[in-house]
Amino acid sequence: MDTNYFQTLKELNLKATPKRLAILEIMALKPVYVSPEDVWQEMRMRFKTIGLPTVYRNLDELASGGVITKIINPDRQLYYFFCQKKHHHHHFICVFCHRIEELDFCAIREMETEFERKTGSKILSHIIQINGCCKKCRKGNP
Amino acid sequence: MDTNYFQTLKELNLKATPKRLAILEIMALKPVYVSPEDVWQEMRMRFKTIGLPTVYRNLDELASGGVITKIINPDRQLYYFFCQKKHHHHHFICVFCHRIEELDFCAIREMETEFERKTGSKILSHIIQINGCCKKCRKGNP
DNA sequence: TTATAAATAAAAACCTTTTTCATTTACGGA
DNA sequence: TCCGTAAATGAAAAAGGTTTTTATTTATAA
Repeated sequence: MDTNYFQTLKELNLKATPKRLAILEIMALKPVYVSPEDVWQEMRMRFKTIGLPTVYRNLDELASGGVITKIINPDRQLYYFFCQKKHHHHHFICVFCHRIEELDFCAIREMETEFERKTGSKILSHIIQINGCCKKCRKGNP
Repeated sequence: MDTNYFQTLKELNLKATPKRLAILEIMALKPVYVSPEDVWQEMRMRFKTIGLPTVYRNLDELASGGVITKIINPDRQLYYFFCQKKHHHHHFICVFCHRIEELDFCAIREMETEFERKTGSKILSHIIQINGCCKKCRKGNP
């Protein structure tokens, strides 16, 4: 696992401030997805002044840079996760304890039963949604 | 397509108020996903008094009853769609024009390229996420 | 060491969604 | 058809999460 966060930030053209480095450290250690508020709580133990907007801004920048991943939760709030796997993969998220399991396989029905059998988890729902730009809208957009 | 919305509401144990019927009519005609605000705009043309909270409440009730579907949009706002297909399926959503295409197939990589080829759309991202309750959390939860 | 652009704190604003509560309405049973 | 009751609604306010603004501080390249 890469822990040279100074380098990571440089590559994103972000200044390596103590707070950014701390956010990366905190994120990298979590086996669960976290809200900006969660990160803020931890940051307040390390810094005597740290604003919630700073946490929001930094998490957003890190996600834009691909260092962390936004998590889609049915509650529609903002969550982030530091993925260990760098290749294409999907997630099982426990909406109770927020733990994430990074999945290696990618089919669906099969995936679900196989996954439940292997892990003892109960799948409540899944989201498969393709986001894009339709033919009509392609004139002038991505 | 079933248009007996009075019956639909009865089956959900909801009173068939003019406003509920109107919301169903509006939703059923839309080939796009809509926000509560969108629905409210249309409702205001039909009723001289109609509150936004009423629209929120009714959309939520209809979604709980499975008549309409909540749409997961990367912008994390609330959207709904009246699905024509009643069996298991997924969606392609255009985040520009909000049009939805209901998909018949369910694999992923293959699905994407096939879909782009057939429709001329450009896929920007996809979400595959399995939501559930992990082994640890199953003690006392669903 | 200094200049400069970027990052931050603090406060306020924003916007969507939900709650509260008094009033009105739908509708099953007289 | 009329009533009684639970459900639905409007209006206003509150809640809650997220973003913007602005003055100040900081990282870093020259």
